[in-house]
Order: sequence, then C-alpha cells, then structure tokens
Amino acid sequence: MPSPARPPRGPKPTRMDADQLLDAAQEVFGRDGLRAASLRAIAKQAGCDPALIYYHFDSKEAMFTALLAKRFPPLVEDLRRLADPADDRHTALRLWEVLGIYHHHLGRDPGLRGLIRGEIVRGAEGIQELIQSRVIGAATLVRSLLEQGIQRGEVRKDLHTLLSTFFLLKLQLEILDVLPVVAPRILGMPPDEAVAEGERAWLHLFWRGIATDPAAPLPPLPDSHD
Amino acid sequence: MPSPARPPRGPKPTRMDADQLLDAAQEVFGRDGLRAASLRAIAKQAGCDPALIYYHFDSKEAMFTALLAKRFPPLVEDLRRLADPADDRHTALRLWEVLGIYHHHLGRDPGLRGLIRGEIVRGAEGIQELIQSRVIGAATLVRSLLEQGIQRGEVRKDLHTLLSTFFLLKLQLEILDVLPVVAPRILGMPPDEAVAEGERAWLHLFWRGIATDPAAPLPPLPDSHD
DNA sequence: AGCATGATTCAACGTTCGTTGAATTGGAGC
DNA sequence: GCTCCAATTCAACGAACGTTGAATCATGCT
Repeated sequence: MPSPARPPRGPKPTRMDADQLLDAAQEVFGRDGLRAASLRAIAKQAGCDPALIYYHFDSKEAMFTALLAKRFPPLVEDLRRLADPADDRHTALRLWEVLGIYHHHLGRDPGLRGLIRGEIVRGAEGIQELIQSRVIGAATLVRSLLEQGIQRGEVRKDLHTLLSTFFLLKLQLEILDVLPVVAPRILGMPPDEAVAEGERAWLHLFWRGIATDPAAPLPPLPDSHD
Repeated sequence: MPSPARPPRGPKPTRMDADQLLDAAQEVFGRDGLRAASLRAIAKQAGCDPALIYYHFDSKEAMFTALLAKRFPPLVEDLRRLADPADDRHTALRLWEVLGIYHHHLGRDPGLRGLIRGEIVRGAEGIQELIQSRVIGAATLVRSLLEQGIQRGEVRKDLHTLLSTFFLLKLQLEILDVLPVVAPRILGMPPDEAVAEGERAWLHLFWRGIATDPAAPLPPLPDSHD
C-alpha cells in the first residue's frame, strides 16, 4: 500500500482558468474587503489550492486589479451607449436607465460594490488611485448626461453637475448595498422589493431636485431593472 | 550592570484610562475597519502595550461595542433636542442642522463613519444588529422631523419619510467620508471647502425634492458646521 | 511509447494576529 | 517604612496569513 487514498496532485479533470478564480475573488473581496479577504478563503471558494492563485496572478493586489479590469469596462460601455447625445428621450428616463445599469452590473451580489464603496477611502495608496480613475471614467459619462439635460432645458441651469452626479451614483450604491440587508427588519418587505421601491423613490426625489420644472409629471418609468 | 536601560515595567506616571484607549481604537477602527484593525496598532496609537487593552476590555469586539456606547448617545441627544415639536423654525433649516449634527459628531476624523457605513453590510452577525439598532434610534428622530414638516404643510404629503431619511443620512455620511479624499483631485478644492459645498448642494437638492413648493426660496442657511 | 509542458498540490517559511499568565512596579493606606 | 492593590509590561502560545519552491500529475506532440 504505497499511498492509501491520497488525492491526486496534478491537474484536475476540470481546468480552472483565471476567470473562475476572479469570480471567487469577487465574492470574497466583496464580503470581507481587500485587506481582510484571505487567499485561502478565495481558494476555498474556488475549490482549489491557494498556491494555484500564484500560478495565475502575481499577488493578491494583482488579483484585485485584474478584477477591476474585468468588471468595469462592460459597465462603462453601457453608460457610453446611454450617453449618446442622439438619444432624445426625456432626461429623467435616461437617469432611470443609469440606475438600471448600475443595478445590472453591481446589483446581483455583494461583489465589487462594497469594495468600490469602501476601498476608495480606506484602501492602500496605489489601489485608491486605481479605483478613483475607474470611477471617474464612469461618472464623467453620467455627468455629460446631466449637461445634455441642461442644454435641453429640462434640468436647472444652476446645478452643480459634478456634485449631483456624485449624489446620484453614491446613493444608488448605498441602495443596492444596504437596503437588501435592512429591508426585512426595517421596511418589512423582501429585499428585491425594497431595492425596487428605493430606486424609484430616489429617482423621483433626485429628479424633483434638479428639474427645471419640478411639478411637471415624470414620464412613465419602466419596471424594475432585471 | 544589571540592566542597561530597561523601561519600567509597572504603571506609568501618567495613567491610561479606558477613554484614551477608546480614542485610539476609534482612530484605528475607522482607518482599517473592525476586522483589519489590530490590537497592536491600537496599542501603538495609544502608546501602551497591547496586553493593557485586556485589562480594560474583554476582547476586541467588546472594545468595539464600548466605542459605540460612548459615541452614539451624544449624537442622539443632539438630535432629540432638535426634534422637539415646539421648534417652529423652517423645516429646511432644521434639516440643515441635522447635517450639522452629523458633521459635528462624525466629521472630525475617519472614526466611526467608515465603520458605521461599512460594518452594517459586511460585519459579523452580532455587530450588525448592534449597529442597526443604534442607527435606527437616530434615524427615527430625523424621520419625525420630516413628519412634522408634512403636518406643517412644508413637505409633500406623499413622501416616503423612512426612505427619505435613509437618503438624507446616508448621503451625508458619504459626503463626510469621500469628498475630503477625492476633493483635491476631482473638485480642485481643499477638503473642508469641498465638504461645506457638498453639504449645501445636497441640502438644496434634497429640499427641492421633498418640498411642497420647490420653487419657494430657502431660508438662509447659517455658515459651515464647526 | 516517450517526452515536454502546463496545471495543480504539498509542505514549509517568516510574519502578524488575538489572547493569556506571570512578572513587575508606582502609589494609597496604615 | 511596610503592605497591598491596581495598572502595566513581558514573553510566549497557537492560529492564520501571504508567499514560495519543489513535487506531482494530465495531456498533447512527436
């Protein structure tokens, strides 16, 4: 009996590519934050050995930046399409779609959200800048949307568009993050419903806050973002 | 030469009480989060040995709850005074003071903010509930303020006051947290100025969003919260 | 069949962490 | 001046961490 039931050492029948590792990393980073997340936890989530991570990535930080590089571009691409000046739909409706895009790309799991939300402030130096530059890229598109609204006369001319963009996006992230957790206890409704109602209430409040004519009725907003 | 320059073992000339340890803990917890903050870092910040912490507190978690128990009641007490229905000032002005109270109690250092903001979502079970209950206590007072505004006819009757309270406070925390960090690069202004302008812009937008008559001019808002 | 190579695991290193028990000392009370 | 206690430090434990180098296996190429 040379070795009773030792698990095989070599490659598994099912290969593990970098993407699968990134999915696991997103889960764990989102749950624990960059610093508290352990490579052993990520490996366990992915179902492999921690050392395998070093075959695909140089370090924990490199894994993090790879995660950003994978998840951000699709979101930005959706925003870019939406920010096309040829789109002449009502600005409130387009802002509603902004919330939808964030919901679609960041809403499904804790994922990048807590990480984007938190790591800007408490993250290490280099990472802070990396996230900032990515977030700014997305925010700039949303801001241009507000400015198109001003030119169309639908949005107040004296609006601070940069701060307003910050408000719109930051609160949407908070809605996606916090409402599902506190909804059952505080709002007495299931998480999905709470998020949907929160987004709708937020857009109404925000739009009233920035509209040239706050009393004018909003165009109908399509159903929840799924 | 029995011992060249060994530092003394016994009590220092200057005693260290639990409050000083809590101050150091607030600094480190706020910077690193509950999980990533180390007792050794807290001890270094306080200028004592890590073991001393265990003389005053049972554990790291106990230290955290003690910190909440110390910092929250003064904030809630200020809110309670402000929510007195006998206060007949304009509701927008009272909401401006709400922002001021949060600024005053949570604005000076990273302190509890990042912690309140983050740990609700990603914290351990028991702590999550602890923070929630404290936050709810404060939020309830702000909500009553909105409802007084409705009764006075200054705030829209169809407002979802619970969600609106969530919006008001969450975004104020984000303003205090993020604006100082990103202001120099993005807004091109010093942190304090950015926070002051952000708070003012936020109150204007929020008030327009909830007012019965959004076009009516706001009462003058006193200068920045200091 | 043999071999090279890419994918995976194992075992270990050095570090840091939360925590503990014993040792030490300054000051209060007698 | 002695004693006792509260406050503080020291030294160490076991666990978990990021990381690395060598070992192992599966597969495709020749």
